[in-house]
Amino acid sequence: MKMDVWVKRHQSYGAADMTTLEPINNASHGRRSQGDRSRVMRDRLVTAAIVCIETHGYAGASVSRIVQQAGVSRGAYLHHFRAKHLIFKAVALRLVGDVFRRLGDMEPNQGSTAEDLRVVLHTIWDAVVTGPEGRVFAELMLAARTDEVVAQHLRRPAFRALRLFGWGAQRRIPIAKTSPLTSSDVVRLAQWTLRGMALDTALSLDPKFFHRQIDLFVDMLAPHLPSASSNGG
Amino acid sequence: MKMDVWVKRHQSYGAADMTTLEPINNASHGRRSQGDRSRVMRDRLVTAAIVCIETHGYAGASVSRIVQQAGVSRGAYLHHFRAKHLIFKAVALRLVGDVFRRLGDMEPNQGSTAEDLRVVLHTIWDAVVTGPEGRVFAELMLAARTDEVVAQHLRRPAFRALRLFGWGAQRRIPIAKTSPLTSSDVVRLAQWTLRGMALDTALSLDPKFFHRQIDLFVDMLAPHLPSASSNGG
DNA sequence: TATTATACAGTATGATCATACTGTTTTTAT
DNA sequence: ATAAAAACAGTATGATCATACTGTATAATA
Repeated sequence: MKMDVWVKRHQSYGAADMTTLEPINNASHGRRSQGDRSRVMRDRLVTAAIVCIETHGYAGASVSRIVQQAGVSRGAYLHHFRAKHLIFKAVALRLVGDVFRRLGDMEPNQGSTAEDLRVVLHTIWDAVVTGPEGRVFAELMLAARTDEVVAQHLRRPAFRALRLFGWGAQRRIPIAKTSPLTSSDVVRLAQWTLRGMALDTALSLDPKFFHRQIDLFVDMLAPHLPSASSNGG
Repeated sequence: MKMDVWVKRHQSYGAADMTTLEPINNASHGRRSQGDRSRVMRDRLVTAAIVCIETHGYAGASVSRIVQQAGVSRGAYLHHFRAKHLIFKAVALRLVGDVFRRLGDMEPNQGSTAEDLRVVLHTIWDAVVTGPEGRVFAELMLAARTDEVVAQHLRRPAFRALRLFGWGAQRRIPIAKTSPLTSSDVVRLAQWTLRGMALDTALSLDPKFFHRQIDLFVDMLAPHLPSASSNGG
């Protein structure tokens, strides 16, 4: 009797409550360990939170919306995240991991020229900055300015990101010896420029406009790159 | 009898309810026109909204907080702003006006060199980007990404800002003739870089760090400036 | 001066928020 | 197989939200 009720509930996840995620299907997995159950549910909730932050903003990512997006109950949420800020911490960690995984995938050509850098920046713009990771990351960074708890959770991942970007840059982006800039400086400035640009995407300008601006940034940088500079090394 | 009650209420604004703004004092003004009353009250509410956005974020700037910050009642608020988004529109217009007034005040030296540009950027960073205007503007821009109404209200002021910045730049920031960049390009990129940097201020890095980064940006730009470039005009 | 419109005060309402709480199902341990 | 623990479902609660609403004070108008 009661079992029938539960089955009906579970089926409803795939129909009414769920929007994007796959419905929970225990039968296909068979017997799952508690560790698996936990991990899957946590991932599910974090993914839903990211979707909610992206579509409704940091403050608009309410528990109600998150659990509805995830297709689970409030109880499941509260079991894994006793307080609201804890799920944002998990979101921050996931974001950093995703970004690095994605950047690691796109290994640029060695011996980069201005053209290679241009391609990399356009790709990062499309795939990271204006994508879900970048949008959600910007939401969290801005929230951190008025919410000290969020700031504390973001500090470590952000520093780690800056460091790793710097290391990656030294291998991939050679700079002319005569330039006062280092590879790390260049990626840091490029990162900030792209992030600043991203704020203006809300104005719904022509996407081509932003790509032209990226080209201009590379033009600005060109004298500091080895092959394009007349006085470079 | 009733008059006494009102006097007590008005006095209380200066003591309990008010935090930053001056208390309302009808006696000193004598008889005020309705236009004046309206304008003063609107300014008062907009200023309070800006303070609330700066300290609590866009979503945290609730009507309760705004009217408490302004030291007025909810009725006054609702009389002037029938819906929440209308006060944000007023805030956006005020911000743009304030920024241009402030930028107009600091007229840089003519015949700008890299050093002059450096000074200008440091000043803009301190006075605008990391100041209340910049912080609140960033909040609104990010809110616009998930709130179409805010985006509509922000579009005109933002475009106007971009245009005016471009015009001001052409007069003030000469670019080497050999450079593919224009003065407008440079200020646009500089603006984005500073705004991107501003997001990282939530990490509470050393303020000197950001100023060093501004110097690096100017270094990056140096080959495109007339006096600092060996091949400049 | 009397009337009317506007400005403002203060409370009420329904929705939504984060979270607490109880009960059921599923896994683990014995 | 059975007891204990963990995962999860669903509802309840008190706070806060935007806004509606009624009443009073002040300015404009006659």
